[in-house]
Amino acid sequence: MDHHHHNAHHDADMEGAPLDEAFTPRQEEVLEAALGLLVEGGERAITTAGLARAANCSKESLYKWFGDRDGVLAAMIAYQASKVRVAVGGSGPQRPADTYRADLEGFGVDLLTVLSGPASLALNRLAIGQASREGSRLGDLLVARGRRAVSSRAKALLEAGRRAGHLRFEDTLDAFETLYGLILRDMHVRLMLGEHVPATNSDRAMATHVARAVDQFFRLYGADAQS
Amino acid sequence: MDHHHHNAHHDADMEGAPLDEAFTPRQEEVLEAALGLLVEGGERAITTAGLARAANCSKESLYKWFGDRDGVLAAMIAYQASKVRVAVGGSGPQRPADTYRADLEGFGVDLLTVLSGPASLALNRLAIGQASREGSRLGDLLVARGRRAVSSRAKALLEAGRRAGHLRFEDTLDAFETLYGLILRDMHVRLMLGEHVPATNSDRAMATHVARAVDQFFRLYGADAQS
DNA sequence: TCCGTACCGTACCGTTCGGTACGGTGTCAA
DNA sequence: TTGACACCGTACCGAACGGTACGGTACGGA
Repeated sequence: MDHHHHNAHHDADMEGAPLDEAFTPRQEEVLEAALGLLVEGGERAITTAGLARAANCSKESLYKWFGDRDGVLAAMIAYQASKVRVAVGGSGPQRPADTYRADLEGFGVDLLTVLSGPASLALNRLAIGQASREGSRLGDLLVARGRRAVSSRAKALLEAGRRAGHLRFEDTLDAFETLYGLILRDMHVRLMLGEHVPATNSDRAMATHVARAVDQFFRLYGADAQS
Repeated sequence: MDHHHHNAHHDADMEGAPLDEAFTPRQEEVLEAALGLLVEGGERAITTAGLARAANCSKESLYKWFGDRDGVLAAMIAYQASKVRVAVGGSGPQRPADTYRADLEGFGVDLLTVLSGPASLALNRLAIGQASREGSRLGDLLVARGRRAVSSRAKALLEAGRRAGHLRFEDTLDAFETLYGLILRDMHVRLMLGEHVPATNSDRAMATHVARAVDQFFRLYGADAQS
């Protein structure tokens, strides 16, 4: 194995350290084209020749930049995650009850908006399709890049609510996952299966659904909840 | 298009009527072999030549029975669903509160057990991977065959609980989806991504998790819940 | 015995795709 | 002007796969 030492992707070790791996503008153009192909055609639509044609680049450059086809897929996930890089802002240190509730609902709507977006769905489909293959890493990559960001932002939000006296819980992660389940239910899987999910059609529908979910969450974890 | 009128799969219309499509024992053997290939190798492992070799049958028979490769995939989903055919038993008409709670927990453990099983995960991965491709139907098929069965059983259980005075809710489907979300959270997606989910490792872990989820469900929909 | 049916195993074909090689072009620096 | 560099476009190769055709075998009924 020659190990070209191209820009550094899909190395065998890859520790927990994110190791930003910035892409050049040209590479980002190519990855954008790849995302376009993926969204409308699925994984099979990403062929090296097809991507080179769609991005007006040469196959040789693809292999120089990303190593091989799997490297392209991994780079797509890393790139998309780098775009979504949500501002994990502390959102001010103390919010009254009603605006805090609005913060939670805003998080929920953001979550629903991102996860029902075509790019997110396509990348999740890609990672899931590759998950069966041994040693694919794409799933880990997606979880590490995508979910952890959401999780950390949500957990910060929840702990702020607890400090402010709006919420009561022991395990932050557990509370977050409950909120996640109340909001998403099985919508994510159904969306990935191609089903039509009414609650994700319009902003209005999403807002009302999230409001109900947050309402349930407060009945379970609100400061005035029994037990 | 000659339209061989083989055993009747993946026709263009396919109404709501299930239309059982029984398979011959030989065909079931082949589908079982295909499931084995799928579980350990993903979709790419199901090649016509490979399946013929693994099942000791000829490619010609595959095409006679299932039409083409996509027909094999659809048949696999239909076959697996026909195996899981859960007994949607009424479970007796009136259960005291504690045993009814046990019924709910039993349902939850069954749900978790099925969805975390390798065959279910592999088929869901398959359907999701095919969902991007236009006109794939596999997602619809999986939803129709799998989810609807679970959904109808659960809704019957919930309505029995309401009739018995254990639960209070307006929309049965909504209550069911809430229960679903409380139990599964995002475990299904994470499992499909290949992640390690502790709550699905042992029967003990599943039982305790489901017990907590059902507890939360009763706090939201129990007869003694406020509002 | 003969024939039809169902099936297996193998060989074969056309296409697609991943990956490599090569010639040609623009650019920047010496 | 020269050369190094990065890149594009095209051509090419080998392998794998979907799908078809064909010869051979077991069986069951006339």
